[in-house]
Amino acid sequence: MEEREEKEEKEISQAVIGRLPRYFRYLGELRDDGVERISSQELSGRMKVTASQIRQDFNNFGGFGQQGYGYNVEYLYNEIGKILGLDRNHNFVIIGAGNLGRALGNYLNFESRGFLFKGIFDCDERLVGREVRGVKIRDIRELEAFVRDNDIEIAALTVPKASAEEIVERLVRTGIRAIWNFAHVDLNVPEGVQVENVHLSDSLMKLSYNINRYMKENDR
Amino acid sequence: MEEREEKEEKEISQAVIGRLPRYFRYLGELRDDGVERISSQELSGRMKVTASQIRQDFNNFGGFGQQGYGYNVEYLYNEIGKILGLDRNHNFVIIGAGNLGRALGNYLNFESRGFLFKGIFDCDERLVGREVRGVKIRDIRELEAFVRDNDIEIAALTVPKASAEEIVERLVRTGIRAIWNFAHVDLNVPEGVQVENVHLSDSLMKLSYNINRYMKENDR
DNA sequence: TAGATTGTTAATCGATTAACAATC
DNA sequence: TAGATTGTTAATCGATTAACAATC
Repeated sequence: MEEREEKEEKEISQAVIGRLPRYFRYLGELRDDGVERISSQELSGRMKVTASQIRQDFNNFGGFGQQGYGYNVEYLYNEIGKILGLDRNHNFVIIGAGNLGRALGNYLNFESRGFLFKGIFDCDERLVGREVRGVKIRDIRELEAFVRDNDIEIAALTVPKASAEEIVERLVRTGIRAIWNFAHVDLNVPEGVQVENVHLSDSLMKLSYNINRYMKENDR
Repeated sequence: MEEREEKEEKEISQAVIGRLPRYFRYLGELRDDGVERISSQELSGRMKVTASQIRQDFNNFGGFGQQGYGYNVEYLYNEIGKILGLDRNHNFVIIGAGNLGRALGNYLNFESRGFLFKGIFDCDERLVGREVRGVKIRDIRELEAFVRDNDIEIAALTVPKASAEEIVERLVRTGIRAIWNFAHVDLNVPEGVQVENVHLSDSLMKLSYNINRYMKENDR
């Protein structure tokens, strides 16, 4: 008898998603080293996570392995790439051509993963017209038109927190799919617009907490 | 009768620590707005976390509130600052004077939180001698001496992954306390050296996953 | 005092780990 | 076939939420 349930895509937890890029990186390295197959047991040793977790994680997406054999490295690498959406290109723009914005524009690794740097914007007249890795810095007023005309999916936001909110509204209205947020504020977006925060100072604070904790537990 | 137990500092989970910087930010804003007191209920509304979690989180560190009143904003802000180690300065250096390294050096917000940019290093002769926000780029060979002589706690690592491992060994031997790792590798350090990873491409991949997921669940 | 709101215990939920039958 | 290792169910652990007595 046929299964009539709408085979409902069970929601994958963000905890699992958060681990995928790391699996992807390790598998890429294994592949580059010419390794053909690997067991959850051995991957566990290298990555310092339990073999059980590895198998659970992969099985969220269906069976990638084979009993008695393990996982084919090349195949698994490609599958995880597809899950992460790395089998197609993603156009992105950078908003804010300050130090951080320009640094991101110059970062070549993103290109190799299919994240294509298409435009960069600023409101400072002195910056407009200059180039970042061959891409002209545009006036922020051109933002909407550019995003629409160039099939931009992702906007990296490296503007001061004061202007973040306004820019985000404009991006959302223009139909951006995702915001990579480096501004130190929580963004308010409708569901359907993905946000990934990179709060550098938060991460420094965690470091500082852990330094302190260790010193208290030991030194004294 | 006196409690004889060594009042053992119960380990605080990293989940809690990870939320502290955000509390700190909201409380700072409330304070700047002249708000004197706040209840877990109201903070819950603003921050979109449960009031229960807020109270649990704060109570990991002892009672900061008062029944029937709530929390004093200024006091709580300061206490969380202390917990995060923001009541003293932390000297840091940047290793790798590429785009990202220079961008971090120019980022002023860190200074205001007590993270002081003291030095920046590179192995590229063409960069050595130039300045980043008034700080001279030094030859990487001077690293050990500088770290020792200038009471450096944190090293931000913005070098290619190939050189990361070697640099980390040198830093560890020199007695660095923490590494803020922007290189796309997992670092191997002895316990007692804190590591905080900022893997930008991982975060882009998560974004890409979520874009894909949303498109699959809806558009089609 | 009455009302408000914490601190804290108990209940629930979700994520990780262990175990093992299925199967290559 | 025997050995290896997955896929998956069950057990455990930890984190979040709910509830409420303590107390300001």
